[in-house]
Amino acid sequence: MPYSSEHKQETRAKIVECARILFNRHGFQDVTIDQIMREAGLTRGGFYNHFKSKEALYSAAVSSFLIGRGAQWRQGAGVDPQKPSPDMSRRMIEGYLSSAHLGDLDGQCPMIALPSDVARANPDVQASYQELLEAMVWLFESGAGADPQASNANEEAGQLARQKALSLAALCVGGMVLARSLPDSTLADEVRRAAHQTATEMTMA
Amino acid sequence: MPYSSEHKQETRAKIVECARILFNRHGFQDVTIDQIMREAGLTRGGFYNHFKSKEALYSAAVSSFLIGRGAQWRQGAGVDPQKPSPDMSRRMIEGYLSSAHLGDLDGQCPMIALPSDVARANPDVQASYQELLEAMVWLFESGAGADPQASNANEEAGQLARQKALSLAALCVGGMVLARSLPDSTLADEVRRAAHQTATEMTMA
DNA sequence: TGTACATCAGTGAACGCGCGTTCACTGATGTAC
DNA sequence: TGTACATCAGTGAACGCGCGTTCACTGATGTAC
Repeated sequence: MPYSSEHKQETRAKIVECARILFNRHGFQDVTIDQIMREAGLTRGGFYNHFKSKEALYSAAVSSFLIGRGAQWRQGAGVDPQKPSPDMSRRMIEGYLSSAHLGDLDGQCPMIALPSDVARANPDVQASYQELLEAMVWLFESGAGADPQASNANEEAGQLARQKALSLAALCVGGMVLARSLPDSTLADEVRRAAHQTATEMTMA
Repeated sequence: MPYSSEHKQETRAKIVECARILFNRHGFQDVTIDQIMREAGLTRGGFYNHFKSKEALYSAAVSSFLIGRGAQWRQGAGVDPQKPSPDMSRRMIEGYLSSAHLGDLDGQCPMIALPSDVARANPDVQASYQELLEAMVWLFESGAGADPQASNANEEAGQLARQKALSLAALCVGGMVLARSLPDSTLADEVRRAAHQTATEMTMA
């Protein structure tokens, strides 16, 4: 076996990371394999040693956010999934609907950057997108003090917590998606701040 | 002047309408000018008699929703912008976050179908998108009993109504955008229903 | 009224370009002896 | 230890195809006389 056994994995990871950034910034279709490979310090031809197709990379890039850039981000925001607490949801909202996140085209959450691309992509890509949403909803549900697993306990309270968690996710993603698409940056920021305010209030109630 | 003076306008309108439907269903980049023109009963070459470029048509197609399909839709949902009432917001939410709207790929609101495409499109397209959002927000604001124009009256109440209106828009669009991108249709519908429930509750408070 | 004319919406072939994918080849590296 | 070998990650040229756009042309229709 020429090349160390990790060598290929590392190259693959580098490709995925570059792809995630470029897709986030420009969308799936406007990024070429050539660009991605060049960004990773490689050449076009090698791509198919690592991925079956461009869409396979797309799925990997969306998935990678959860344990890569997204984990970094959670840490920076003080969100620790190991220690669910009411504060956790608030910190999540604080960071997700922040001005910094709105400006971070490279590092942003793919749920914001790519929704309509994903809606028309193949099921693998959509599955990766769903992973991200489920992680976010899990976090909000846990933060509300409900144990997402234990449907045995207080059934009704659990339903309510879940409805709230799903709505918070919709509010977070929706607020940011809208803000991204508006040319009037004052209005965009107004939308972001309104969603932020309302989401925060929802965690209080 | 050969051809009646309305003839060209009618042709143009037909192109825009076909484009709106096709863009809604497949996104901007996956629809070709050839497809659109064929759908409109014309041939490729004539396109540039009507539009400067494909993107110019994109902008027109997004705009057209407001007074075209969207107006029909509002009427069907019993939303009458001429008569603002608390009920109006609830009807809007009822229809927007409905199962029918989630299934209506052709007729859906472009804010749901095209957000990430628009975020990377030219400013004209974004301006068209913003028009749609502003109309929705205006409706929610009016529905809340606040007059969006009169900032002279109760300033604080106006701010609150506006925050709520913007958040409702984020919740409506966000809920539908997420639902669209999830491969698990049970989860998708759960997100839609949660957003629906929460949005309705917000109009009560 | 009917006919010649001018206009311009619409046609369809062609152009150019870019991109996903393929493929024959290279050369760096681990292994066998 | 050092050398020949096998593997396979990476290279870069080429292929094919599709699409936005252009352009010379057609022919339907309104107008002038």
